[in-house]
Amino acid sequence: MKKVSISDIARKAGVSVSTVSFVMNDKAVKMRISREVIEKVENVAREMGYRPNQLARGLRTGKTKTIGLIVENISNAFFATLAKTIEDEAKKYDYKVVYASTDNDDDKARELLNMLSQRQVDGYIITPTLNLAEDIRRLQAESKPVVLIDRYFPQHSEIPAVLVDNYEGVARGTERLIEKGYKKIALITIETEMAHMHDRINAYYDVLNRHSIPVSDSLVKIVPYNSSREGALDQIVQFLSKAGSDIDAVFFLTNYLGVLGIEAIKKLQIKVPEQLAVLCFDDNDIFRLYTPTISVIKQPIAEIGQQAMASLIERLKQNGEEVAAVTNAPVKLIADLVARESI
Amino acid sequence: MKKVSISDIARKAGVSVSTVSFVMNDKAVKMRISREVIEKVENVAREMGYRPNQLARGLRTGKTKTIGLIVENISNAFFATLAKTIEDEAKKYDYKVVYASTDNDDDKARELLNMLSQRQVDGYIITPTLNLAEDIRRLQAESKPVVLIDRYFPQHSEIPAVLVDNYEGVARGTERLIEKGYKKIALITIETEMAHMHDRINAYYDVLNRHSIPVSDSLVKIVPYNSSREGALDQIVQFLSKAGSDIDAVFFLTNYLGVLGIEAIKKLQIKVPEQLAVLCFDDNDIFRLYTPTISVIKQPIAEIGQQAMASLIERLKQNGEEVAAVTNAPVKLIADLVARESI
DNA sequence: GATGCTCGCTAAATCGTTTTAGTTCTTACC
DNA sequence: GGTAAGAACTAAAACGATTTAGCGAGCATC
Repeated sequence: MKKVSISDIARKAGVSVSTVSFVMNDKAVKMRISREVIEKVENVAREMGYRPNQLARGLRTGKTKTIGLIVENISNAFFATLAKTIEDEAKKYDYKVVYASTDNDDDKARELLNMLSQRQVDGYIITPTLNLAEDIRRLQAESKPVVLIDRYFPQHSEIPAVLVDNYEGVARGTERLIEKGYKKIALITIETEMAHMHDRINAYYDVLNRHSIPVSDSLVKIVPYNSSREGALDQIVQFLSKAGSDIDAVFFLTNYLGVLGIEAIKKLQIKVPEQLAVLCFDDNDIFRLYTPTISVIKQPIAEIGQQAMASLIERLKQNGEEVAAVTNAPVKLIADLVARESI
Repeated sequence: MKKVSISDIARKAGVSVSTVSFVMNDKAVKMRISREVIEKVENVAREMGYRPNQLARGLRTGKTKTIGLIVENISNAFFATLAKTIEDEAKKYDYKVVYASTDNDDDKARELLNMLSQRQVDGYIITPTLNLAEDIRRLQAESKPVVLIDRYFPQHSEIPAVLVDNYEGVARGTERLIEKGYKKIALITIETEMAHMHDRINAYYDVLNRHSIPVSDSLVKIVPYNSSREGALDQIVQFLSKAGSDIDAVFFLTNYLGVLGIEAIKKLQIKVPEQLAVLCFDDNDIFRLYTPTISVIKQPIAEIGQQAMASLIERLKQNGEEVAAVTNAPVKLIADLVARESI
């Protein structure tokens, strides 16, 4: 059984292909197709189960009603939730989303961009990798709208972005730890040159400085990006056990690190918060359920997804009208501190 | 800046469109295009950054090198991991994947099937909803390969499936609980008529019967599907607190329920495993990290993804060769019991 | 010097739509 | 009775590729 095409419908209904097209696209009235013909065509189409071929349609119109979503890793809770929100939002605007994971690799990201471009997606929502700015500029040059999420390029303000206010979030977290009396606050972060992580790290340093609390490199653990799960876990275990009572609090800068951190703390049987207070950037089911419950800086994931989508739709509407390389400050949403038992 | 098309390349290189096409598809030698022309075309294509339009290509060839993946909810850890595996596997075979969530709703699933069909995906990997068999048969009738994952239709053996051996998994879990001396084993499951869940439930009943342990409806809690997260949590809290010492073990039949279960247990301050042993079908980061660690029946997610993909690729190769409605018993993979502190 | 081969390439059809520019009837109007 | 103005459709080009059939030039063969 082959698929039925518009000409099958036309033949069966005894009208031209154009007429069928008009009827299927609600242009029948505008094109003054008679009531009877409209009904005839609609019936035939229904009976034969006609579904327009979107490839042909996309080829002709240049619009696929599809947006490309590029995340770091779809199996990570943060991105999976974000992806679901964006999928749901897209549906509201009658768009489909195609998504893919970069694993934070520039080359893989470029490949994905190519793939999506070849598939003629109408717009992009991207969690960029470090050196992706040039490739993204190229998309914009083809007047394809792009909105970054979660990360951004401070030196490329012509690429709009929606993300959490990383600086503010970590600043609040650090302030709170200090308020609670912790003075020897360790920081565990992932190695990266991306701005959003620098914002987080800078906030930590700035707040400590503001409170005249000495900072030392020995308080900061940077886990290399290419570490395996086990390798990273090991390093955190090493760091925490070596630090011992030199630290009284630890701030994990990502969800992923926080989960490993919990595992390390469990392994070392460190008492939280008596021996060590724990705070993590970004929430996770585990943090709510662990004993003790872990305090977090909670990103407004749904809001990020919604705003990114709204922003993209806005740009899609202007549809290539060469919206003169506008400068858009990144949209920064506030992350709340959710205080639980760990601090 | 518009996209460059094959005719742009042809014009600039001073050859015909056909020649460019042959060169781009490595058919140049077969078509006896000269070395110089090949190089000329390749250079021009590279300089102009030519990327073939996949819509046009797909329209002409009928192949999009894309597979559709339909899961219940991409933000669920199980499906997110499965999706990532399938994405990675697909890349090995040079296929792209488009995915979408049904939220376990038949109508939504049908819509997605339509959408993917209109986009001419070459094949499907589907986590089906209850009444989707007919719609899937229709895809098969169009000779589009389909492989089910995680769930199956026992009465439709012509639809291949790859899933865990649910019966065996729950049977092993129940056996182990009995071995350990638990006699009043509660079951918490989600309301559904789907076979894979019945397999799980039947295993529980069968094993208890085999051991002549009385079963009672009061030991089984069925959470209605449309329950909100909070509603479901409430029901589990109610059930556990009402059951009290009438039960000495509880078996959660899904990952999602297990997480809620942990939350309920924490709330009720039930001592695990002293007051209550806990076992859950399907693993989750939380179960490894919770105190005490929670025992699980661990599904081989990567293997499910790999086998499903391999099976689909096999069928894609036969490419419409009307592989006479073969009967395929579902592939059932063994789930291991991971014993942790909770039993 | 006609025939046939091989070589190296191109013309044109095709996939399934959308959309512009007509075409063919009626009816209206002076 | 001739023209203009709708009404109700249709023909054909276009989108960007792939693919089949074929064309002209050069050479070998008899």
